[in-house]
Amino acid sequence: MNQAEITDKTYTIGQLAGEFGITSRALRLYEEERLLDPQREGTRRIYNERNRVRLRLILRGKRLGWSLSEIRESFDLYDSSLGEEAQLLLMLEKLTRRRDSLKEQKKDIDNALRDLERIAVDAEQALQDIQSGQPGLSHG
Amino acid sequence: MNQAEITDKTYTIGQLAGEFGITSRALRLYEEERLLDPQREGTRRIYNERNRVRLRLILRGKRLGWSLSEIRESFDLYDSSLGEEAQLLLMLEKLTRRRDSLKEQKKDIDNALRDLERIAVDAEQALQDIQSGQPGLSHG
DNA sequence: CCTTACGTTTACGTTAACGTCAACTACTGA
DNA sequence: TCAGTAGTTGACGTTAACGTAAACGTAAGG
Repeated sequence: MNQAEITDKTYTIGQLAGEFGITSRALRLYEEERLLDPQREGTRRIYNERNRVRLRLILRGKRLGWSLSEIRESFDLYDSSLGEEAQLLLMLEKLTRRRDSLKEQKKDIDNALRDLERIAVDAEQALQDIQSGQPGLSHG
Repeated sequence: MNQAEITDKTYTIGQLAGEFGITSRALRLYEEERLLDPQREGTRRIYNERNRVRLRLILRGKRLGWSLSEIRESFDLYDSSLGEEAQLLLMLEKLTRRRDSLKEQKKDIDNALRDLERIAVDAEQALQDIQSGQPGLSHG
């Protein structure tokens, strides 16, 4: 009943790779880059639930276009002990920058979605024209 | 009074690079990758307003983590003539995939924002504790 | 005329994020 | 015992997206 341990299930490198559709090589790279630190059973890597969550975050970071070192920075924020005042202030500054950047990215996405929508509307109209046997009506 | 020409203002490669905070090298690369096609005045590149808009879209694509070839694909969608039915259907399919991907990315952003928010709240609390001279109260 | 600033092409260098291969170890089932 | 499967550590290869340098052209200003 230890709240810290949600599951004590473990995974091999191949299992994790399979589950997330990546290669073992990638997992080893992430470890080299200090994004993951699985335990060892002899020489073999053993990943626990916490590692698995981390991996999920890594892949999310990648989908957002972050580099591995940017992802590590975000982990550093997550892990940093809430110690000295100066450090806390620096941390809050970094958090703000990340947040602002994400919000900008969200605007970019909304704009891109709008653009796609315009194209889609035109394409659908053209398709309707064709399917109803009346091409070239869209210039009214 | 030609509606197609919003501005006939032109730009040199250095001007565009300066304005968008990139290098001339990047602009030449984007041209090689067929993302831009400036006119020439002799040997020198002359960019018009349309090229400038394209550049803006290129940079937006990059901020979204797209590769140059993905950006070109999106331009192809934009430019494709609304011709045959099969082509239109293919186009609508691609548009749908892009849209879905962007929406997924938006979810990722929202999740990342939530994570950052949690960290920020903790950090701000710790900062308050320090600034009020009462460290270590956050474990209630 | 000479320098300076800006442009050009060509080509090689660099970094990130893996892919791929070799050589080895360890367990497992027939 | 032996083949097969899955893991390990090097180490070199590859691709994208530029950076950087060389060698050159050209218009403007002093």
